[in-house]
Amino acid sequence: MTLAVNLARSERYAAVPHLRIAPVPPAAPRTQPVTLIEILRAAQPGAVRQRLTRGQRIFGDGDSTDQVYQLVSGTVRLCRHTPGGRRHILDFVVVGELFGLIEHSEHTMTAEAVGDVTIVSYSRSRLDRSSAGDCVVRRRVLSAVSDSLLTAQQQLLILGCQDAKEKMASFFLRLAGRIGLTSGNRLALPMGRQDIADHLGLTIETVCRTIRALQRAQVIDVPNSHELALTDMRALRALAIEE
Amino acid sequence: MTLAVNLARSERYAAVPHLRIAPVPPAAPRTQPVTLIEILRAAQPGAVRQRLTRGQRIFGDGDSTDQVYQLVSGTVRLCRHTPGGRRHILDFVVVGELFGLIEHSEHTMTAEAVGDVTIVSYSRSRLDRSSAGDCVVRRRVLSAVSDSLLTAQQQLLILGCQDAKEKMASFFLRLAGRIGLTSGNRLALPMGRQDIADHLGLTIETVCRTIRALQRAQVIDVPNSHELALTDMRALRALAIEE
DNA sequence: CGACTTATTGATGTCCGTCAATACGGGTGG
DNA sequence: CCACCCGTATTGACGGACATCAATAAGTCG
Repeated sequence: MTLAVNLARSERYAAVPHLRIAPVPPAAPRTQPVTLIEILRAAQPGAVRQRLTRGQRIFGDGDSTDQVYQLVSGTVRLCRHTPGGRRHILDFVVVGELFGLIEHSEHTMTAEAVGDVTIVSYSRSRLDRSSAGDCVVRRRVLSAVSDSLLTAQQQLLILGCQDAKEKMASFFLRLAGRIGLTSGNRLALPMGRQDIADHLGLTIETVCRTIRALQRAQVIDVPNSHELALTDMRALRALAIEE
Repeated sequence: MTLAVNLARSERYAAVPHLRIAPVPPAAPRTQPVTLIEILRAAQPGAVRQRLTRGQRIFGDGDSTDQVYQLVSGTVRLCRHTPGGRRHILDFVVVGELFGLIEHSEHTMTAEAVGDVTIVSYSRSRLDRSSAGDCVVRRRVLSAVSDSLLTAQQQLLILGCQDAKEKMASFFLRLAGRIGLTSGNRLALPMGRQDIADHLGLTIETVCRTIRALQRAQVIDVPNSHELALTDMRALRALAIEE
């Protein structure tokens, strides 16, 4: 039984792409670009490719939303900061996903490279212009924003109802659903412990201790701090589902 | 200094309508309906008006999303339930707002009447059909969904970073921004304590105790359990802003 | 190799959850 | 109109999960 099968079993915990496009009806003729990314690529073949190093900011609070990005390599975090200096990580962006797509003139979040990162930027205004005579694009944008909304609502449930162990299990499973597992159910953790903590409303110490507890309970294994082995998927799912 | 002025000062805590339309550019000729609600009213004049009593369900998890609703009177809560029986209230809907608008074929939440409620239902498919030749409608839908996304992200910050007192202050201020205050900075609380608890990731006891603490600190006054007086707006704002 | 960041672990405190008892309030029926 | 009843709200006592503070270990990059 593969991981993909297992994850598919529990619809709520299956991969919920951040800003990726919902599956296209198979009937659709594929002569035309269909997903948002394909549309962007087709319309803006000379889009800017950019390399960023660990911690660099891609856009910030108040910046204009005239660019849409696709993550080519690495991982990006989407943060909100408070006047008092607290930070919350709304979500991580993994390879292949779009981000920075929003229907307001200014960003209300910050996007930063977690490690080294490659991105491609597309012009939002060009995307909108192309949509003037083309409602398909707008439909795709709507679909992408809608997916983000569902993701955010699922995360609300996690933050509001789950304890530390359950939060960590949910986080690992969602990440696995997005970036996949390698042999032996290995899961890469590109982000640091502090990032995980700020995403789940915990402290870095609690994240460490919870990982340790799951390890002792034989639910996961921790070969090194940036890699996990999801040893007992059944137990993980039980933790995550009992939200 | 009126409340409206005060609230407007702090952009993050100004009214963030749940599914209401962003302000329209003043230049737009008003001969045509402009907001989603106006569009719905114009296109579907004979829409069904419906009266519901306390606790009744409007739609539930898995129901088809073929209806869009506007709340005419009362308050509605939007919940997610977990297999283990926990409940999270994603948001409340207040008078005038749209709800049930989502870009997927099935609902992933439940909508229930908090007290007695009047709603108007519109056909989603008719809305979509009207949008086939009319990108304006799709733009409005996108705008509405986008606003919901921002609201959800703000709520993520609150759940992830704030303690009980701060959560309550944020909640009161947002509610005030949406339904308004009557004389003496009075705020109506249509929902029960348990609802507030399930919205903020607290228990009913903590909600009670926190209200009591804010009262003792002269920040609010509590004439009765379904009404508040926001005595010290400055203190409330300080609590909410220092997320 | 050495300085610095990140991760881990322990000791202690505290906020909030849990359990339990009481008060309130509003609706019903006598 | 009052008494009763049931759901909601409130308050207290207590415990536990997680935060905080602090020290050490393990990476990481120059």
